[in-house]
Amino acid sequence: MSLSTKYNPAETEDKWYKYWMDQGFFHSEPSSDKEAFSIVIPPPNVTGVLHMGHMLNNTIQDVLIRKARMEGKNACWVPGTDHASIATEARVVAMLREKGIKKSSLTRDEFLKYAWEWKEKYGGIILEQLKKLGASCDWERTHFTMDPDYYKAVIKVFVDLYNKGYIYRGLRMINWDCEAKTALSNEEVLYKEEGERSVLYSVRYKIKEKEEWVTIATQRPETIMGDVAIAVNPTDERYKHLVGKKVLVPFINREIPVIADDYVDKTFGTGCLKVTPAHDVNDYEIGVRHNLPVIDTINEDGTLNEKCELPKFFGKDRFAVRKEIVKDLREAGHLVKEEDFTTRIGRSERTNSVVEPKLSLQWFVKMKEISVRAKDSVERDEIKLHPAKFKNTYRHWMENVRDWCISRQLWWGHRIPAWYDEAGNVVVAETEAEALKQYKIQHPGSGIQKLKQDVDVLDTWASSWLWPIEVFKGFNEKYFKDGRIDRSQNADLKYFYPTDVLVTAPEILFFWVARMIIAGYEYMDEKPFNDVYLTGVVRDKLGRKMSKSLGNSPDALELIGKYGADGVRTGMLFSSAAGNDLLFDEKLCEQGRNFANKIWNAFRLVKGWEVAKQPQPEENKVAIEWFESKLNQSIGELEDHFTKFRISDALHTLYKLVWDDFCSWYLEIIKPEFGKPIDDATYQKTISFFEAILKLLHPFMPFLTEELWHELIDRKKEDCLIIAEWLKPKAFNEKLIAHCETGFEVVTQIRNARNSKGLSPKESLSLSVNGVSKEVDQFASVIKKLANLKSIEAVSEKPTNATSFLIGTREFYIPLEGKVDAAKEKEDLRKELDYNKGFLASVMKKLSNEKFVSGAKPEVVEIERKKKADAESKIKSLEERLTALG
RNA sequence: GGGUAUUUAGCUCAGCUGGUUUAGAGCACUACCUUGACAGGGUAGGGGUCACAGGUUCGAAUCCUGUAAUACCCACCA
Repeated sequence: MSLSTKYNPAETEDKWYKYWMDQGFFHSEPSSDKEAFSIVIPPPNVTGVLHMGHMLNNTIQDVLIRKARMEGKNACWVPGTDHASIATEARVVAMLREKGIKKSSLTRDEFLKYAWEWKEKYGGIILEQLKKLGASCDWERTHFTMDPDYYKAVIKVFVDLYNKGYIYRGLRMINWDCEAKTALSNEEVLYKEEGERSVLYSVRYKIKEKEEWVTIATQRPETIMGDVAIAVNPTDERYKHLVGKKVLVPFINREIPVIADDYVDKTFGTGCLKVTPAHDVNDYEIGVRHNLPVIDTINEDGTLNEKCELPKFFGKDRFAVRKEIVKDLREAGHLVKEEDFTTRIGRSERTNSVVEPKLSLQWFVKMKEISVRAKDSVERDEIKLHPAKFKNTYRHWMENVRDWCISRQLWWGHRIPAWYDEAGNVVVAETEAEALKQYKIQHPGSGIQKLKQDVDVLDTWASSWLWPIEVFKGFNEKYFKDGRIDRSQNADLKYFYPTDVLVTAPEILFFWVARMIIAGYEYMDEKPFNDVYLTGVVRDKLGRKMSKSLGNSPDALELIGKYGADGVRTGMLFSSAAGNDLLFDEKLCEQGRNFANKIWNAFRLVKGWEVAKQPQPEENKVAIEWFESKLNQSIGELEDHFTKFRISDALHTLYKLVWDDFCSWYLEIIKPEFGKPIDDATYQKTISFFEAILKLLHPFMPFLTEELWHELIDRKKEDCLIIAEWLKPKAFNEKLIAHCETGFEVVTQIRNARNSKGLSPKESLSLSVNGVSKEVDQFASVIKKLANLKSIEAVSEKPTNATSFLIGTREFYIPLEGKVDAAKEKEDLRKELDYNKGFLASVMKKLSNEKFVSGAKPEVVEIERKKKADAESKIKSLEERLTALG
């Protein structure tokens, strides 16, 4: 057969993916005879496209799921997508804007119709891209967080938490766009990096009780009519005497107290802060701490209202008022100082107007009580984080957990199931009819027939935190009763929950992972997963985060086209220890592709041999015995890496096994002379080694390995590698491996000698050893073949006219009549001598230290003594050889 | 500002409970080789006072303290 010298991924990838799908290898149903192994995918944004982060993340999941499948487990990887309210809504809004349609000109229903159209059009793209990567997801179980059932589940949970008393309404500062008259999410507020120029005004307020003034600094003098206190730092000696006194607000002369609060920075401005809870987030929090009233002086459109008490400002824009009031303050002698100042001002992404902090009623989840078990389970390692360093981060967050604001001022998402009457009385219920029913019970005789539903939607995480439960339909009314899920009737949940591993990015440890754990304990009475593998962030090679605006994110599908899915997968895993950022460089993919090609060519070599019934050469027997041991040693290492989720290390182990041990040593030993056949016994063994390697590599490189699995020997097509049996580590001969390594070292030294003497590998040499060496004896045939030797003989006399090397304490000589450069030889020997003398000195330093000899463990001292003896004997031998050279 | 990490070869990183030759790998680099699997290859080689300063110890890349840089998360300056 004639095979290309290069592996061509394009020919195999689609073919095998389709075949695996057709055979239903990815699908799994609960079964009684198999152990379950399940993973739920971190659902990517429904309208997203595959980026490098997804590639890394999903490759790791696929490696884990494929290995489990081969281990005979019932492997279930549930895929799906997230509605991602903010991101998706922003994209739909942008799309409409391009068409010249403003969101504000649409009704909610009209907007949602566009959004759903958008979702239908782009929603499946990312999942199709995952298939190109080789992801072996159970596609029959694909979910979307706004599927009808999922939607219902989210609503049910809201109602349930409300009824349990975990959900409440509270005031919160939101970002308000006065021009668009709409709330903005944090993501829609932009800050100029260099800040904006502004003026810091120092304004004095009169103390009521005496003829003394207190001066505060503010950027927003137009808000002073909303002041409810003056705050100073409790440790500030300058103002201690004023705490508890009353101060008069300029112009309106309202009395406000002077209070002490740690928040105040003594060194900023005058050290006095005016407290305006309605118009500043921090002031609001101070207000809460000190039980201060809230005076909201600004309307939705940014004009001042009657609460500011000064009729000349009613209905005037806040910036116009600022100008006027500065003038008034100056004239009245209140303005002490004006200075230029650079500050961060938030502007609306939509209108570029200055964002106004505005208090509004939002929905919150009380976190303290509901998160206790989630905190403890990670603390006690019931859920293990990999790498474990994230435990600290997790603990810190859970101990300082804040209540979770779950309402968002958007339309795309799960609409909050709260219903209001005209007076603002609220009922929470799954449906309007149910809400009305409850309302009538709570307000008998009101006669009201129509309630208005809350306009906001829920935070995206308030739906995705149910993901590991709801992908198995846990919140269906059949199982979800009285605030708990009874899984005894739900076969999927009973079998697949808790899932085995969650693979995700550390930046969403709190947003998502922690909350899934909370939901798991609250609704399933059990953790949602056993292990959490936190990947790193994929960055470019300069260490910058990959982003669209920087344009430094390579096109994932292009990469797959260029290097093959297997090449990209292994390339990414080569340098991605858990929790470490991955500095992505296309070179990694190149390395992955080269690896695939190396395996392909090893296959070409083996496949090209003619096989004959003939005696098995001695070196082949040795090679087989050695590789068998090496293989089993590697399987053991591999297993160890997997149990510790060191996926990158696992790949390195295989890379070495294949490239160095199998290709560079094993195949080179058994390779028959050109044109000659290989003996049957060796060939059969080689095929079985190759099969073992393909199995071990399959989770990492599914396409190439499946292809070769079928090419290597004739087998039925349905007899696929993807479902072949995984290898268990077996005992191996450690001594043999060590001895063989010594043999390889002899080969290396001979090659080295050839290199430095300029001898062709084709020129046959002789080797002399002083004394008998078991290792050399055992591997004589191997050494002869690999180093191209005529003979190996034991001698007692040191040969002259020879170059020499030392392995352990044994001397080797290669007689080279007339080719020895004595000066060069001496120089080399001297270098080695220096090294060994230095080494001996370092050992002696330890051994001559009495405290070491008496203090260290006996084994350690023994090792040092052995080192000393070895070094001494080496030095002796080197010196002798130097003398011999004259 | 609070928290959590990181700092080892030109680059990316291993080095797990302190001792296992005077610190390893991959990539990059250098020299040589190459018509019989693979130049996307082979053989060999050079390259590091383990960020800095102290301390603990018979012994520190490894443990402790401090300093300096960097990254991420949280909170954000009137």
